Parts: sequence; structure tokens; C-alpha cells
Amino acid sequence: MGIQERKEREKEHRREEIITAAQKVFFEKGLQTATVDEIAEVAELSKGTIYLYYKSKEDLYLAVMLRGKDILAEMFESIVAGSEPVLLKLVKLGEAYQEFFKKHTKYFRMFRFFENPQFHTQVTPEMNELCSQSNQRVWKSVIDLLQEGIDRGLIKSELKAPEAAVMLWSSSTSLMYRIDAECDRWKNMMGIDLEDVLLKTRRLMFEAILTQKGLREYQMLLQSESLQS
Amino acid sequence: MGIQERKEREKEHRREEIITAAQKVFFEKGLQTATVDEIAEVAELSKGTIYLYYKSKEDLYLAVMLRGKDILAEMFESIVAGSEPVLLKLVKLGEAYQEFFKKHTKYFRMFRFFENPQFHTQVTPEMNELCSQSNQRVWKSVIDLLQEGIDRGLIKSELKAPEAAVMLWSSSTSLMYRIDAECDRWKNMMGIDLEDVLLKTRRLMFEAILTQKGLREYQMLLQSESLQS
DNA sequence: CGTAGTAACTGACCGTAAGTCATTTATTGA
DNA sequence: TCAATAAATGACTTACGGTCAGTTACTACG
Repeated sequence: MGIQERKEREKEHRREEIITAAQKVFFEKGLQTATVDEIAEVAELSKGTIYLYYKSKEDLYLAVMLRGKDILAEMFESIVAGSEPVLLKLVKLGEAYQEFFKKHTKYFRMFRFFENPQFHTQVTPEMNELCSQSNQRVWKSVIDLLQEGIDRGLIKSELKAPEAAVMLWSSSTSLMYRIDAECDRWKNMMGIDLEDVLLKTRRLMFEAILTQKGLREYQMLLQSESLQS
Repeated sequence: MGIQERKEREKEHRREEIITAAQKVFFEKGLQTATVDEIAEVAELSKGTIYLYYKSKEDLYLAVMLRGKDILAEMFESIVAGSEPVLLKLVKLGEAYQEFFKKHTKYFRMFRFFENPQFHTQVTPEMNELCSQSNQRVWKSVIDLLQEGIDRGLIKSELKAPEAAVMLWSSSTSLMYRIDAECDRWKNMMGIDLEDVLLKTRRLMFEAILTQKGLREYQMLLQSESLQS
């Protein structure tokens, strides 16, 4: 019965094609301005078919967003899988997040929507569940690494690993949204380069969660890094 | 010619009534779900009249948001106007922001929309300008105070005042959005109280921007505060 | 083959809501 | 009292998300 399987594959393929079309339109126009009719046209399908594969425009939006989350998760996981010292891995995680933001700004922008409580109600429970899982996958990398840092006495033990994770994450994320939205305004009106502020914030925040031992090790890492380059 | 003036007042009054009606509906339903028809009904006016006073639903939304911004600006300004030491004022600013978030969550939630670059395009330039001014007003309090801190050698001079401002602001804001959206999730899945994390982050971030001198003064302030309570 | 049965697809249609505008109503000043 | 102006109205247009009866394409079986 290879036919069933072929059909399954084709269906999956069509789902991907639809996401690709949706991505193109959403990237260009954003959730509000994009129309399902246009997505259908780009996908060379009728609107009805789109709705056969995705229950709502919002579901489709999140399906695109999930592609972005997957990219980020893979970046994180490949860093965590490496054999460098914990602190170096953590620094790299921060750098990777910023790199993701710069390279995949359009995906990054989509992440906001899932954070909007109002948005959740317009989405099928299944898609909500998928997004939730995807989120957890990303967080897991960060939290596991921080836990290792705590266990080794490098990160302040009065912090729980998820606490430290959400601290670091938040301080970066908010600045990135700001960079995305009003980078020029800050440059012109205040003479401030927000990307620079992001770097400084990352460093300050990171050092703030380290123990004395962690700080010493971090200093040493910085030196050996600067020797290399 | 008191009639002209009376008419002017009445027009302004009507604008306020419309905002009040809009606020009620937006607070209940959010931007997406709220309809202009419903706002008109609550305001006991026809839809056409609403559009006489505000060019679009989005403009109306921002007009409501501005009320929130004004509340926040006044809270900040009354702290800055006080005669306490700079560092204490800064701490109070942070506390005030969190208090605003807790008391006026609905307004706070609206702030997000103005940060969305996609949203700006759907709004009249005049309203954009109003929002921009309102934003500046809030930032001014914080930046001025930080500048004073820098001048007095309490805050690291390698930071410019607006840089420090956006650092502090961002690290709090992002956590507040998270608290608003998924506080329970974090409590249940990780056993983490995000409000607690917010407090810790505020403290860490604040200490991270202080000089040695600033830190000493801050410690002393904490002691005299704890004596009082 | 032919044909019954099923799965995939279509696009005309529906309901809703943003925004408009010709018309009506209220107010003013002579 | 009445013309002129300002304020308010709500029926109408347009646009878009979502649906579903009908069509097409494919499969399996006689």
C-alpha cells in the first residue's frame, strides 16, 4: 500500500507549499494587511483549499512562525551540544539570539504575536499546543545550560535556572523589539545606537548573574578569546 | 463671542466622551474584537459621528492609549519633582513603573501596539506625532534623572543617560509583557513567580549600572529604608 | 475498460465590520 | 422668521474571513 503513503507525503508537501506562500505574503504585509486571498493566489490554490489545510488565518500565521522557532531552536541546540566551557556556551547563546534577530527579523517579529494574550483565543488548541512545545524546546536549551552553570558554582545559586533564563531572555528581547521598531528614532533624537546598547545590556546582565568564581572564569575566557582574534 | 468658545468646549467634551466609550470597549475586547459600531452604541452616537472626531479605529485606540501614557508620565514627574536623593528617586521610578503595570494593566497592554512597526502605517501622522510627544515626555523624566546620577558619579560614566534609560526600561518591560501573557504557565510548569523575577531583575540591572560610589550610597539608602519599615 | 466511490479542490456566496457621504437635524445670527 | 452653517445620522459600499454545495481527479474493483 504505497499509495496511501505517497498521498500522505503529497499532503504534507502541499502544507509546506501553503506555508511558503503564506510566509511570503506575511513577511511582506504583516498579519493585518495580508489577505488569505492573496496567499491562495501565491500558492496557486483556491481559498477553500487553504482552509482545508489550516483552520484560520491566525493558525497559518503561527505555522509560519514555527519555522522561525525551529531555526532558533536548532541554533541553540547545536551550541549546547558543543564541548566548550559552559560560560562560553552561554555567551554564544546570547550572540546566536542576536544573530537570529538580525538575520531573521521577519520571523522574530512574528514571535510577538504569540506573546499577545488576545491572540491566543483566535487560534485552534492544536496550534497553541504546537507553539507551546516549540517554545519549551527553545527554553530547554537555555535552562539546561544555566542549570549546569549553577551546579558548577559559576552562576549565583540564589537564582533558579528558569529565573536566570527569563531574565537574560527578557532583557535582550525587549531591546530587539525596540531596535526593530525605532532604531532610527533613537539614533537621530538621542544619538544612541541601540544595537550597541543591546551588547552592553547582554554583558551587564550576564555578569550580574555570575558568582565570583564565575566572573573569574569569564574574564579568563574573554582573554583567551581576544588572543585568538 | 462666548459661543465659539462654548462650542469648542463642547467639541472637546464630546471627544472625551468618545474616548471614554472607546476605552470601555477596547478594555473589554481588545483592538481586534472591538467594533466601531459597538463604541458608537456605548457613546450613544452614530458611527458617522465617531469618524467625525477620529479618522480611524486605530487612531481612536491610540487616543485611549495616550490617557494611559499621561497617567504614567504624571507618576514619573511627581517622583522626579521630589527632593529625595537621586538614587532613591530612581528606585521609586522603577517601583512606580511596576505599580502602573499592576494597576493599569489594560493601558499597559495597549502600549505594545505603538511599538509594532506595522501598526504605525495605519495611523494618521497627527496621532503618530501626539504619541511620539507623549513617549518623549515619559522618557525625559527617566533620562534627566539618570543624567543627574551620572553627573554625581553614582552611575557609570561610560553609559550615556538615554542608554541607561533604555536598558532599565527594556529589562522591566519585557518581563511585564510576559507576566501579563503567561504568568500562570511559568508558575505551573517551572514553579517560577515572574513577579519575583521582575523584582530581582530590577535590582540586578540597577546595581549593574552603578559606580562603586553609587553602590555604597545605594546600600546606605536600603538600610535607612528598612529601618523605617 | 467502465464505473462506483472517495478524496482533493474550487469559487460563488455569506456575514461582518471599517469607513463614506448624501441627507437630516440643530444652532446661530440677522 | 429664515437663511446659513455646523453637527449628527445611518444606509450604503467595499473588503475580507470563512463556508459549503458542487466539480474534478484519482483509485479500486467488477
